[in-house]
Amino acid sequence: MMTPNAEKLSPRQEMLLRLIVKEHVETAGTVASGTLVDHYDLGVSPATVRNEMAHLEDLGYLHQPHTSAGRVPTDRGFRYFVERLMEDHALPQNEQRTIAHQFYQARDRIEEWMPLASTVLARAAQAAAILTAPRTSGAIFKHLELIATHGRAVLLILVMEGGTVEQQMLVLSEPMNQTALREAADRLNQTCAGQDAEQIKARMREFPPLETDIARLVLSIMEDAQGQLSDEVYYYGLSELLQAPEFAIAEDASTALVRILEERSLLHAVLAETLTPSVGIGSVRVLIGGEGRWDELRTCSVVLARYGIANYATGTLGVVGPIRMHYARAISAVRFVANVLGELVYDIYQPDLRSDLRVTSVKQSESPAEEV
Amino acid sequence: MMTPNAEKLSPRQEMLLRLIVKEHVETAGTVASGTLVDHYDLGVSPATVRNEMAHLEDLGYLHQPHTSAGRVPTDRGFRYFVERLMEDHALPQNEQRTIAHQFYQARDRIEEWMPLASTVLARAAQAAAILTAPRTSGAIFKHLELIATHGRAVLLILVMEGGTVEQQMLVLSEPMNQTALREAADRLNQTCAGQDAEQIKARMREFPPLETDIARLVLSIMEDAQGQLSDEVYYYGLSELLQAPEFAIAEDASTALVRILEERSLLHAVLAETLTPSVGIGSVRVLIGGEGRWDELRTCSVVLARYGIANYATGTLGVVGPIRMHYARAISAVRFVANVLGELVYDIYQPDLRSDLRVTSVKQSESPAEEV
DNA sequence: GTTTAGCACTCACGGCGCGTGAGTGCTAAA
DNA sequence: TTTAGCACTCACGCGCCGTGAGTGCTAAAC
Repeated sequence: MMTPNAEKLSPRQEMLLRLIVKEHVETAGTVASGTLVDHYDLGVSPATVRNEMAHLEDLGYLHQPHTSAGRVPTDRGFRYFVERLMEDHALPQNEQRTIAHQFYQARDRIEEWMPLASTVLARAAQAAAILTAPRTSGAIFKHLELIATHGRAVLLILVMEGGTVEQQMLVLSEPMNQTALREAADRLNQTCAGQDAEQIKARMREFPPLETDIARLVLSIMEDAQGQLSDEVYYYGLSELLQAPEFAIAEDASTALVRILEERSLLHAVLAETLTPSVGIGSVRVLIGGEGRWDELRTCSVVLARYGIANYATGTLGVVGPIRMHYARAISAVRFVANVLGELVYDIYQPDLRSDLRVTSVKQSESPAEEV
Repeated sequence: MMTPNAEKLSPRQEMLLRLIVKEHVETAGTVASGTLVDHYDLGVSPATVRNEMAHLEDLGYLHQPHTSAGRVPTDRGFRYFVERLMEDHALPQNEQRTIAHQFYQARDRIEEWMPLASTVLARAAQAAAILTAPRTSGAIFKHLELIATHGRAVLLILVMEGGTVEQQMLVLSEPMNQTALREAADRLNQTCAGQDAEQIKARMREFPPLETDIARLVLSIMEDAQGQLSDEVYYYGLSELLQAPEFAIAEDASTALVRILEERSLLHAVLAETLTPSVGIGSVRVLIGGEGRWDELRTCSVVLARYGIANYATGTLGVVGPIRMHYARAISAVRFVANVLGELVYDIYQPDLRSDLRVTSVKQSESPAEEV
């Protein structure tokens, strides 16, 4: 049953596996030998197909729910498919144009980028979309605003170079009025503008009086903001997914899926997959059935990619769907949206970058999907 | 079948309706005359109960799925229950304390208020929570920041009095470098600080050179920000809901629900319910089965409230659940969280308010649920 | 007039059996 | 190595039916 990965399939076995995956993705049911010869005239008889199927089952690529039923790809079968058999189909031109156009229209309204990306991605991949906002890896101070609220409580708004905004409440050790706050903010604005956390720290060591409660909070916010992933995870597309028979019928699968999407810690952990070093911007990562590591994902597959400017400002996006997912479509959708978002992010950050830093985003239909 | 609302039920009919609703909410099934006498010793025989049930059915408060089945409350039955029969049970003390504590711990991290409120509300009401961030009705300019990105594109960050932040991209008619942008921003900061849209417009008429592309955009953002509801709708708690039998089994009901939560335009329309004049802050509104006006909500009920400071800074929050919802719990949860959020909002906005403007938030177990 | 015991009637539900046919594995011949 | 032929398996759908929960009605009791 379980043989080493090294096992190489014959061309005919590969073709069969490919067709079985295709059929199964379309019908959501088991695939019979007869159905295959009917649909694809293979030049061989059902009996031959059956023999090969039996072999593929021995190798662990197929599974038979019960005797006298057709075959279904296993997780491993899907993985083989994604790694080696999937034809690399780019998103249809008109779909690409539509998406590009939607983002073009929303280009000025930054707050719409994430919601738009989530709906677009969900529709294009026909699965649930998940994504995080882009984050800069080195936060640079731009402007601080302090707003008196009541008593010793102050609302602190910190604008980073590139436009990231962080808000936090701050309780001072002693009350200050709005004028005093204004002065304190201006003092920091003058000394810190254009500096990163390290430089600000150095300057605080030079002039100890700078090191106020407020300055310390600013520093801690800047350091937090350098974390690799944004906290807020957007998702959309459950309605796309609940159409799928495996979720409508087996309600435990759908419950599992909803929990995945709503349980932020789990989502975070999954998204963090894209942070492991092997993955550069543009390459797409595919997790099938949790890959043995994620129990909650046993019935799902996840397609993930990073977007943005490598080592500078990046976010993660991806889709979650049933294992029986249209991987080619999902992967190309993820890649395409990652590129579009990457362009948008690039447009915001460009002035901060020397031109050689620019990472030209990966073109559609370039690198094959990268596997974990 | 359909008799005017004026119909007044006898005390015994009311008691029966109340018990039937109670049973049905607990069991999710039909309620039989025998079950009632067993559970609640009513001092009468099942036959009497049956007679009353038949009468209540004639009046449209109960429904019988088929002959020889028990009764189930109709939408109208639930409505009568919510309006007149529901005992006003406040959230248990320890639950109140837990929630208050969670908000206390997150009081400084404004960005966590909405996510926290959504999870807390979903858990307390055992239904899906929906909410919008608070919005000020009169936006007052505080600070403008302009960040050069590339070419003629500029990132504009506008901070309002009270701490609302709006971001938008702006494409200038002619390029400006960061220094020029800085100057333009400072000019506006000096002239506009502390003013609302009307005052800024007046000033622009006095000094026409003030009326730049940037100033116009700032104005339009401020005017947009005065809309009654925030665009972003948070929701959480599908996983709570999918436990309920009517959603697990009848998958169309669950699909409908997911669509409601994901379809932002619909959600918006529902939330806008709270904007109609009859509802003040603190009062809770209950929509049962769409009330004939919302087809998509035919299988759901919604409990809504506004929170914040009336006529000044308010948001909406509520829960969505099956019609067979625990209304008392849902209503008290909505009211309690609305109050807690109201306090937080108040703490931010206090300095802008004269003390007589303060709306003391409604205490738990005060006003009965208000009906639409 | 109201309540209730008694009784006939209804009908959803679950279990059972079974025919059907889709699909397989095996064997032996091409 | 392929394939025709065939026996075998077994999920699925269907109809049947007993069961019992629950009702409506009627007539007697309060």
